[in-house]
Amino acid sequence: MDVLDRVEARLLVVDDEPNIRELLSASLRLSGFEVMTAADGREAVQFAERIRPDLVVLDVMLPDMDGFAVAGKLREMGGQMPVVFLTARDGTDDKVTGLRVADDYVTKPFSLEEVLARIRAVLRRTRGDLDLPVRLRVGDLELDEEAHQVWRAGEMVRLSPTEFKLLHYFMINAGRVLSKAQILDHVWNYDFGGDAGVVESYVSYLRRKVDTSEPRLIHTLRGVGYVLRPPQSD
Amino acid sequence: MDVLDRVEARLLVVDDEPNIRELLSASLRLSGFEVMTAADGREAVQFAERIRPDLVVLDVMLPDMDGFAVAGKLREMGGQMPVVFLTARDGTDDKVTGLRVADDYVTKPFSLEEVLARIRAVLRRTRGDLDLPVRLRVGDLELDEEAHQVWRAGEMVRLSPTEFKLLHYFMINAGRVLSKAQILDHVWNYDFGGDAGVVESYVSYLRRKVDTSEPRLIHTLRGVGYVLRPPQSD
DNA sequence: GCGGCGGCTGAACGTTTCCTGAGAGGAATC
DNA sequence: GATTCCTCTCAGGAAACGTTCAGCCGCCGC
Repeated sequence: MDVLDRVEARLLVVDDEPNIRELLSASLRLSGFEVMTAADGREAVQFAERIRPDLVVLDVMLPDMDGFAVAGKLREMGGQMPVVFLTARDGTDDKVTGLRVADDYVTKPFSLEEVLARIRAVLRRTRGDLDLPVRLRVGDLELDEEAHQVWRAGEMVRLSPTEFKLLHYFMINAGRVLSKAQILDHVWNYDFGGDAGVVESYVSYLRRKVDTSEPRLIHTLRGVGYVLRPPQSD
Repeated sequence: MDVLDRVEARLLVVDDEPNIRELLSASLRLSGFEVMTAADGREAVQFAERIRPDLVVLDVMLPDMDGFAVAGKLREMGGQMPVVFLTARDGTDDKVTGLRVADDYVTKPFSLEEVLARIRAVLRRTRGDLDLPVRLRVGDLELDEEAHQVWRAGEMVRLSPTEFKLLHYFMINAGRVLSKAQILDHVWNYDFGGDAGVVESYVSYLRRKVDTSEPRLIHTLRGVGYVLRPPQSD
């Protein structure tokens, strides 16, 4: 059902690296968005003019013009068209520093969940239904996206960033089996080279922090993956 | 009925290994798809341009270009053309990292049912009827694909991965007689060397777990195979 | 009834898969 | 610059799983 909210949005992804462009467009499409892509600023402006996307995912470093110039042109076209910027992690670029405060951005290398979260947040905001506190619940587990906080049975739990992202991914997909590869692809950065062993470690950490009491919520399905399952009639 | 939906889809299978290409195209054809094949990226793009398939099954490692490049070209052609990737199990390949995006890939060596399941899922999604919970029912037997769960007479049953795949294959083909060879070909990976004895073992396990009560659903047809038959006029 | 074939299932084996503790390296914080 | 936190790797042990095999049973033809 929270899947349905996102089905209708139309996105424009702008990046000159084909790999990133494909990575993003493929997975955004799988998440239910309608996606178009552009490889440089000129193309981006052209496309935006024609298709009027609901949101633009925009790399800051483009071959012909920088992200701000593109964003400016988009703004001139009227009809608010929010932008989520993609920037390099090393913040040494002067032009970029200003952006960090003002707008929405995700640093490269990103994880898919980061990008998805940002996009959803911006869409929610611009569509006006901003007051819904984004609070996920599964059993007596609660997670507040904005506050970055987690409770189990009313008691607050401290999680590291990765633990939080992992739990968030689990909760968004509650009841669905997630393979370790799938988790790796969504929660970890796209340039992560290691194997699925990390996932095991982090699931172990998570269990220790949020799943110590009965009924257990995180279940292992050998040879398949993990599920976060609400306590149920079995 | 969900069989009929698929009859019309047109697929393009791209792999440089002739064995895999033939294996896939033959069995996809038997499952009701219209199938064309290509051996490398160039050919794939050419064909795709002409025949406009509904979906492309694409090996990541091709002699001339990698999966991303091909997917990119396909996208440029417009008209969304979803891709299911085939990748080697050991994900240590640098070029490929990040490509195994979000659910739309199958690792080699695969079983035919895995590939079919993925194809059906992607087609279902791109055709828009995405939220139908994929729940199969035969008599009082229920199977939930996403949750990887099975119930008999409302009671949950724990199955191992192979048991689950086997039952799934039975349920998809409910009422149809399946030979042991056929089961072996669909449920086990294509590189499995053993004989049909395993199937007997696993049918035995299955019966013990999900078919202990009357009326029995799994029937043996001596010298022919097995059927999963809904209770009724026998 | 008898022998043979096909199928069923329990036991046993080796393998895979998973969990967790320990620790090295890095990043952030003060 | 030192401390703390975080991330990731690795390796041991335990459990689940897949596969084979052999003995048994029942169906079938003779």
